[in-house]
Amino acid sequence: MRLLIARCSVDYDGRLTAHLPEATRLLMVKADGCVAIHADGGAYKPLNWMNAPNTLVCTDEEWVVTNPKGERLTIHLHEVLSDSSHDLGVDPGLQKDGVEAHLQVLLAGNPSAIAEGLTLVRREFPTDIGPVDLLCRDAEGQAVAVEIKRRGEIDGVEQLTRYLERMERDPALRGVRGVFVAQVVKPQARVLAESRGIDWVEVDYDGLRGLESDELRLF
Amino acid sequence: MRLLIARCSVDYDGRLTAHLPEATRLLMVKADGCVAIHADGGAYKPLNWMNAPNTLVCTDEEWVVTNPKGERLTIHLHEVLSDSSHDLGVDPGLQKDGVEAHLQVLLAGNPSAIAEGLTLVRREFPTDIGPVDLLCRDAEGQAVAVEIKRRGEIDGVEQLTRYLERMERDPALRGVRGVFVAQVVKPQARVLAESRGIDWVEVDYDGLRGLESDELRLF
DNA sequence: GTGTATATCTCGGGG
DNA sequence: CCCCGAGGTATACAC
Repeated sequence: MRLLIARCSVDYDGRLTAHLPEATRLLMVKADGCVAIHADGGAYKPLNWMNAPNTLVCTDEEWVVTNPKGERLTIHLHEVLSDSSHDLGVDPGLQKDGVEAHLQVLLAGNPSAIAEGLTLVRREFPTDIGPVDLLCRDAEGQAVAVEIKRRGEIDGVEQLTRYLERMERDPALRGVRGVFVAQVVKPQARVLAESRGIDWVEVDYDGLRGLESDELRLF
Repeated sequence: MRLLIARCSVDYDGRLTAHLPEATRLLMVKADGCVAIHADGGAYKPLNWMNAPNTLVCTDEEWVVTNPKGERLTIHLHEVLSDSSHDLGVDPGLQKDGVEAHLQVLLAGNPSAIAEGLTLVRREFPTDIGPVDLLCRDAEGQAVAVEIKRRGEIDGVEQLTRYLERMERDPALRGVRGVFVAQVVKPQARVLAESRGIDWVEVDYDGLRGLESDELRLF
């Protein structure tokens, strides 16, 4: 990553035309070639930018960035106040499945929020094609497989279907029912689930957090 | 603006929960207090951020950013490789639409460059969802709405469609035709326009400027 | 403040 | 490649 602090003026000619008058700004060039021009405020969007893929042609006075779509960013450098480069390496990336994981913890602690009479057998119950989020038993002792998503879409139903097919082969789980749980279950997912005899349930994340708080207060 | 290059791990807890494993990244703190964490790729969005207004509490090992909405960003600093601050001053800001505005002026002065027999009624004709670039009348006195773009893409056709739908409700404009004008009209935009009965026209910017010059020479 | 429409929206996924 | 949908969308403007 290359970072310049420079007095510059900028012209963008692409999806629209735009101009930045001369001022001191941060120019950021990332390893993939993308360029962003930041002022000292107005998070987090740059004033001007050009995403990869593109080609960057630099001279002392001017940077010209063009991309295959015919967009062009021209940076006129009037004075460079700072110029540094840093090797950051590849980023491991953001883990943003936090909500789904937390939902699983909350529901594991309150399986009756999914269906009356459910009790937890274990979280992340392993099958040979991957772990089911929750394995429960209902009041009759029947096995219940629970798949949890933040947003209930069709691929989540497919996933649960695969698990159910595997679990059905296990004598101890024979007759296992499936429940698809999400904060919101999309219409298409509802239809698919119902057509496969899978129940679906919408749960309220904040409500569950409230339940958790109540329990914490009790103990 | 303060710029740090640091090995860090990050936790965000707010509208969702998210985690960044330890890696080397850019930490950017702007004058308004907003914080952004950038990897060396994937412009222009940071991996994690916290917009102003917020409060930033720094120790050598940890930065904690909280905001009034109850969101929290925690940056664990493992090693600081670089730390610099720069005074950028207030930015004069981005000037958009230079060429589009100029195109509009040129075409307002020469509506026949759009279609033979057109006369201008007014520029920036207001509708309740925004102004149409040009309102004209054709030789038969029929209203013609003109939308002008530098690059004619599909969203420009959508925009004109919305205007036409509104204008059609006005008895004085009933039967209004649409013309989509750009230096280049993309194939998809052509197809969409034609399917909706909207004419499209490509105009030559330099040619129009020539026209203007000619007129200036005449007077 | 709250709600709505826009954005060089970005960023993914699927066809 | 484009279309479609979601986003910690952000941002501007109406009410």
